[in-house]
Amino acid sequence: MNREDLNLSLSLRRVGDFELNLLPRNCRNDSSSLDRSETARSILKSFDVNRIQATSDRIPTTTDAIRSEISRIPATPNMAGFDVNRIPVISECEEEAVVSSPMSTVSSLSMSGGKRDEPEGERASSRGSSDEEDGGEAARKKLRLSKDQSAVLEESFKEHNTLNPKQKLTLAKQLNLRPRQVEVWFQNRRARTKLKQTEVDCEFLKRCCENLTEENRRLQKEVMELRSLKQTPHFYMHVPPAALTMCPSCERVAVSESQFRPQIRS
DNA sequence: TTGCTCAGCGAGGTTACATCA
DNA sequence: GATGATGTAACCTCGCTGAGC
Repeated sequence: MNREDLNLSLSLRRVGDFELNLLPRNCRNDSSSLDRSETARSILKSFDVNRIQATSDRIPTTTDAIRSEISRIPATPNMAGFDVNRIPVISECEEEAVVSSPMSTVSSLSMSGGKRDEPEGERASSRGSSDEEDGGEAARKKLRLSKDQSAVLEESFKEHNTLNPKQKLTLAKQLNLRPRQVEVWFQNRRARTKLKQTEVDCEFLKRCCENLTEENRRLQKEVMELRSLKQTPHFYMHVPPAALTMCPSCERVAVSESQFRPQIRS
């Protein structure tokens, strides 16, 4: 891959003070209206995050983790048996009006390692009473989706990363979740994907920058070598005649680099 | 055709909670 | 058991878009 592949232009101004311009050429003078990070992403969107190994320990390889989980999950033809939310399936017109929190019935089944072996009823009742003690205020409760639910959502996300209302409802019914929960999961999943892609892009640009810096250093060194050679007397005596050309405008003798490079570098 | 309002949606950021080391 | 780090469900805000008028 080279700079042309990326449609990037590079400005190298002078030794020790080079300017790296990674904007596409067609928007070089429009930095005010263009989010540079967005531009970089658009340049690099062809790099599939799923094809690249995770570059940061901070970013979890969620997909891989879930895939491994899927492989461990026994086949469950009927996914409606999830008990994490144990909400009765709500009709489309009613679902948004429901006030009760799904967290009032947190399942112990989905908790990892069997640590959460507290009877489900107790957990539910204790949470319920605590809510009531809060004066019935709908404190934000959070639940963990079961592995099965996550796996199904993940599979669905692979097919289409956005949902139309019908797909949302279907998925919600299948997983025994509220449509809102499915919607939120997809929103968060898109955000995670984007974050991961940004990390990959950032890493790639960093490597590009390093490579170009190195190239710049090498070219500057070459320029210095050429200048020093030019200043030495009888310079052209070392140059094969075939490598010498006369500039028609200034009538100076120039060295064809392609033919003379081996001698200069050695 | 133009302008306005409104609903729906996605993105980005934040908060709150669960889990783990 | 306390604590900090991490992951993520849920929420909030903003901007965009299309429909209806």
